[in-house]
Amino acid sequence: MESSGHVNSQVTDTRLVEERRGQVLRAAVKLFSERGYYTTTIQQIAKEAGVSIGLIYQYFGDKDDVLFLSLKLVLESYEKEIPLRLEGIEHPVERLCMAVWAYCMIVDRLRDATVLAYRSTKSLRADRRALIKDDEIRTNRMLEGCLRACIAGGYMREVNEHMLVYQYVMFCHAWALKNWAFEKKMSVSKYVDEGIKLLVEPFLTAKGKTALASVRLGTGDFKHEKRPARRVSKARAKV
Amino acid sequence: MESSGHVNSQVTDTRLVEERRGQVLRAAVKLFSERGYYTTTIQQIAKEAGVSIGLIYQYFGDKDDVLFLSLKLVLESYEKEIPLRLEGIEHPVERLCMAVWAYCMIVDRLRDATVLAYRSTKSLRADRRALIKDDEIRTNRMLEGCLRACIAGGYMREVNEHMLVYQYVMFCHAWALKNWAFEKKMSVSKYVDEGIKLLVEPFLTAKGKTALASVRLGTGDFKHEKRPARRVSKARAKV
Amino acid sequence: MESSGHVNSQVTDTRLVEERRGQVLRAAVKLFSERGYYTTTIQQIAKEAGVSIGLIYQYFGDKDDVLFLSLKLVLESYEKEIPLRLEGIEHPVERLCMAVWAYCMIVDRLRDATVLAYRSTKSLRADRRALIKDDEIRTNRMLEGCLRACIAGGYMREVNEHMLVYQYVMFCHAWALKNWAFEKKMSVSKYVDEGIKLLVEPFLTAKGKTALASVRLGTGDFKHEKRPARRVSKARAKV
Amino acid sequence: MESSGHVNSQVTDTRLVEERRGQVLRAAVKLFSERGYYTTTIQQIAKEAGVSIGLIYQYFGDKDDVLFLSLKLVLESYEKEIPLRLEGIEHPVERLCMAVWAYCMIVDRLRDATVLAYRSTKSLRADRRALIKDDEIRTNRMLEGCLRACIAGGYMREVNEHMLVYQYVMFCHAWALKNWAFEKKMSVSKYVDEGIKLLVEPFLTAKGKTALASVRLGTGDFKHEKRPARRVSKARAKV
DNA sequence: AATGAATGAGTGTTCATTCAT
DNA sequence: TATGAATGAACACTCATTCAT
Repeated sequence: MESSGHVNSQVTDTRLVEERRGQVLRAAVKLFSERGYYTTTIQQIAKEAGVSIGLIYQYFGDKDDVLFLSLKLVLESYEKEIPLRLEGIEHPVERLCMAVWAYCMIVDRLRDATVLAYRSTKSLRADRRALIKDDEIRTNRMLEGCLRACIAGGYMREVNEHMLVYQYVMFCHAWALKNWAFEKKMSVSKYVDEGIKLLVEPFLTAKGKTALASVRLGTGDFKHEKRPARRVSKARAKV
Repeated sequence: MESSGHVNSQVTDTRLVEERRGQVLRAAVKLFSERGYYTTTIQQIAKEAGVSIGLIYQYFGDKDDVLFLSLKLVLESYEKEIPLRLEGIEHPVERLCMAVWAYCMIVDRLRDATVLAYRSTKSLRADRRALIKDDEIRTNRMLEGCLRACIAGGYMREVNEHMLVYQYVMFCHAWALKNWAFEKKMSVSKYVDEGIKLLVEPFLTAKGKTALASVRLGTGDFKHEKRPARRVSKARAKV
Repeated sequence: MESSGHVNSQVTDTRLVEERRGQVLRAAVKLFSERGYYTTTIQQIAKEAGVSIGLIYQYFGDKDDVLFLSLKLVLESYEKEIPLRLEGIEHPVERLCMAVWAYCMIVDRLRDATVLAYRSTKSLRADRRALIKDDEIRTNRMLEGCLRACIAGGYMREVNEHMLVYQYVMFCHAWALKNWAFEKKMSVSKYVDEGIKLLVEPFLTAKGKTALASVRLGTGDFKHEKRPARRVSKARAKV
Repeated sequence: MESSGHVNSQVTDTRLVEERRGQVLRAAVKLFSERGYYTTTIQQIAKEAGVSIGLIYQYFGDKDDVLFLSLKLVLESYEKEIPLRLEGIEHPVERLCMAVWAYCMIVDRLRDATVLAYRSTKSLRADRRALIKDDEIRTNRMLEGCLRACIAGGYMREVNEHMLVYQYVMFCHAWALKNWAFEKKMSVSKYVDEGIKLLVEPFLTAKGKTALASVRLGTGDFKHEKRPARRVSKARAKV
């Protein structure tokens, strides 16, 4: 069953397709993010990418394709990078916090692109819009997994998981969407810290709170992107 | 100092300007919401509004003006309608809940328009984008006032008010932005109920919780838009 | 049952539509005839017609529409003008000869346009190609009627009417299609004269030949477009 | 004096040029015939021919060259194949009929290509258009030779040979040009039979008619392409 | 005040042609 | 000799905006 999300290329060499598409998409994400989809022209993308107009049409069917793959690129960043950050972390509370933290970090890096997703997803053809949503849903499921593990492990009381996950998502996206309201008041790290106080802590059990305390003590408030948090040792966590 | 948000009209009769602009803006909000700003043409707006193309240019300077006033119309709906719903309600907890409830109701009614605001605010000229933000900020301040009253009244513990308000805002907007994720699972009322459990209840003091209980008992879970919640009487609230 | 040949116009004023379309089509027929459909640009047509590019798109849906109506204009010239020339002529043989003569005259006047029809009909969308064929068929039927009257009146022996009509049609079109082969050797009148000797005369009965003789004596060999042939009187014709 | 009809090739090996050009031209004639010159791309021709785009430009100067040689291929089919069919036939009447029959057969086989010639000859550069006409003229001269032989042999009365030849040509081409009008009513063979009744028979002398009768009796109405007509023997013909 | 026909700059897209490999 | 990725001029078409009525 062929998904309608497939984008055809005139060129067959897979290596080259990968490379050229990347080159064009980097330019497209940049320009779409800065100026929006409709006010960015193919000419501008070609110039920014350092290729000819014709080349773009060898690797993408039309402008809609470029938008679709641009958005996919952004959404897949979330989907791929969050799990990377969770690798090796085992304590459910730490995993949940790290997931939120990682999500916010990526949103911070792709701030304009995140806004772009909100601005332009509706500009896609319906079938593709659905595929972009699927990407989002997959990322959300990851968060939901973290949340459930907390509840299952007795670190968090029963809550409406679906709703709370969406609060996490909106919280992360808000860093980009409402950045004008936050950027002068706090750093991303502070933002995440405060978010966890509002959206995680209140639902933790006593056991969960202890765990969270370790996380925070051990990590210096999630502050350093480059030196990610040392893990809460299993032993400690279980105490 | 002339505010840059001013939109000029060729026509001087204030009454007429009011009327004609309303006529055009209703059409514009409808079409922009359905199809987006760039894919809606002035020709389509004229047709939908039942006026000529030329007339639009008598009452608006350009297409950007139409978008600006359309978004203002939407943002002002929030700003105006929420206070209306709060009239006569005095208990801080009830006021906070009602504010969230009212916000969600308006978002529900203007679902596409709310999405439009996210899609198209960036399409505005920078000075106008700022004015739209001011509208949003004013609405947010209203929520902040409700929140502060709860804390001041001892119904809620100290929290990062600014952050929590934004969580409320994102929660309300999410009903529109992520409607595809909610509409099959619950009604607006249920959505608000669950939201209050996650974003209000956890921060309430014992006193606050008692108040909330009255609210919910008295209102049938905020379920009926047409017959809005009977107010928690001062007497009761104080118990 | 709406025919698919309908061409929409943004403009509703019938008078104006008639006028503007005529203006554009005259330019289009000229340019298409000279340079062909694909090598004529909308810009060139606009310039030639003395209108803007945008105007063309107010009165025609797309370039295909312009071609369709151009060809229709040409085909309808045949259909309308031949009957005009036959008005008042009653003798079957004279009517047949006059029809061929008239057809050739129109082809002569619309020489390039006739060639255009052969070059470009296939460039039309299939449904419209069929409508153009219908126009041709209607013209052919007129000739067939003339031919049948000759046979019915005993002026011509039995022949395969359908085939002979197509010979007449090809003969008339050939004046345009193979003009390079004829133009230096003879005038249209001479061409028609010779054609009648080859395609009409051989099939005439004795009675028919007598009639033809009168026609030719009376008309000076169909030579003068401006002073069309005096009619063979009924009396004479019957002799 | 270099004829302007020459098409340059980057490749010198004559054998190879012959072969590669044939390969490309077969594809080109097919595609041009089906879709027309302007709507067929070099890319499509390359794909259809199973060669690379670059290769086409090694053997042809530009797209016009491909069209020119495609049309030449078609026109030369007429010029070469008709004489082949006439080989060994000596009786003038039979030769004339066979020429028309052969011409129609080739047109039938190259139906779309014949239409292509009418559509696209004008798309050629003027000098080349003239060369294509020369090909047509040469074919016509062949028919004219057959016709003259009939007259010289006393089988046909004096007629305007030039005009009648063009009627023959148009008749043969019409099988392609107006195929939509004939294909449901008759076979090619029937078409030729009827054509001869209209365009040959009427001009035959008594002697000529006798000859024609033999032809027809001897051949089964020209019906079978595979078993071409047995020749009218000289002896018989002279009777 | 209201109309809507007219304008033309600007955009997405195509495709003949080139050229490095 | 053969390839096919790359190029960019050129075209059909759109739509915000103007202006004569």
